[in-house]
Amino acid sequence: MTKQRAVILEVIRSDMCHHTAEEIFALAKEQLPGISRATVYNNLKALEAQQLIRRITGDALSDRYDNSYIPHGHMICEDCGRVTDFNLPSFDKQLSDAIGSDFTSYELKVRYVCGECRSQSECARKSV
Amino acid sequence: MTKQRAVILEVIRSDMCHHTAEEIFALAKEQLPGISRATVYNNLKALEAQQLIRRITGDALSDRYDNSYIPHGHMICEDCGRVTDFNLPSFDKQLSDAIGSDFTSYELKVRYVCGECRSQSECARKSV
DNA sequence: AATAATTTTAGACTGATTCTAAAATGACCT
DNA sequence: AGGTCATTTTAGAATCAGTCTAAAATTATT
Repeated sequence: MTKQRAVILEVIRSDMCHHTAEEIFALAKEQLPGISRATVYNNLKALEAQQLIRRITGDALSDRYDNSYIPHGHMICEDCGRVTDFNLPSFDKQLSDAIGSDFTSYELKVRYVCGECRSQSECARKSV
Repeated sequence: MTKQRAVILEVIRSDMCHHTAEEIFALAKEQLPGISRATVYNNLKALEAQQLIRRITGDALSDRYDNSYIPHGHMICEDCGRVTDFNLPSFDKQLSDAIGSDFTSYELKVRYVCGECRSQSECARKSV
């Protein structure tokens, strides 16, 4: 575990946000000003291979990273873009029944409008 | 509805494959040799806005397009990359219960190994 | 310390998608 | 049928996320 990798993992674990590689790069840079973009990408890949983080692909331009490897749902607000985790009870069993075999992992994204955005018209774009 | 758009829609509807924009471009070109890549992208966007097709984003490099706008699950074989549709009974209700409000749409991708790939070691990469 | 293996770095490269500006088409009015 | 206006198409340039490369730095091994 190089110090670069440790910093990247710490950045991802430091809050519940689902950061993009670019954001992680910027945050890691605060601690290691010399860090390179390629290092961030390399380590994100390595960390996912070690099952320490999970990549979330989306309709947004860039992928995001989740600090948990365990599959779960993501609610994405169409107005402010914020990503929130959620879980469906006994979803794994339901899935394997439906597809007729075991599966490796899943990705579930639900687009909706969050409570905050429903109540107020303007909503600071925090995460898209 | 321009003839370009009609051809693009026809290409997407002509089979159950989930084509990439590049594939759609190539197929549309067979009918309209002069068609431009930008036209394909413009129309894919327009067709999705009209809810005639649905874009599927994935971990693969390029997005794919589904000839149905209605949300449903996609099973993606990790070996051969083929994408297959599937449905979960009463999933909509389950989802809105879990997230506590109505939603706009969802995307559900399950990574697994398809029967064909499980039984034979080699599997022609048909779709990735 | 000497060697080998791994990681990091900076910047070039790639590939998907978007943008741009000019030309073509189509819709509407008279 | 002709004239305007809006929309669409086209070709190619531009952008942007992510990958690759080769040299320098670090770490591990003898």
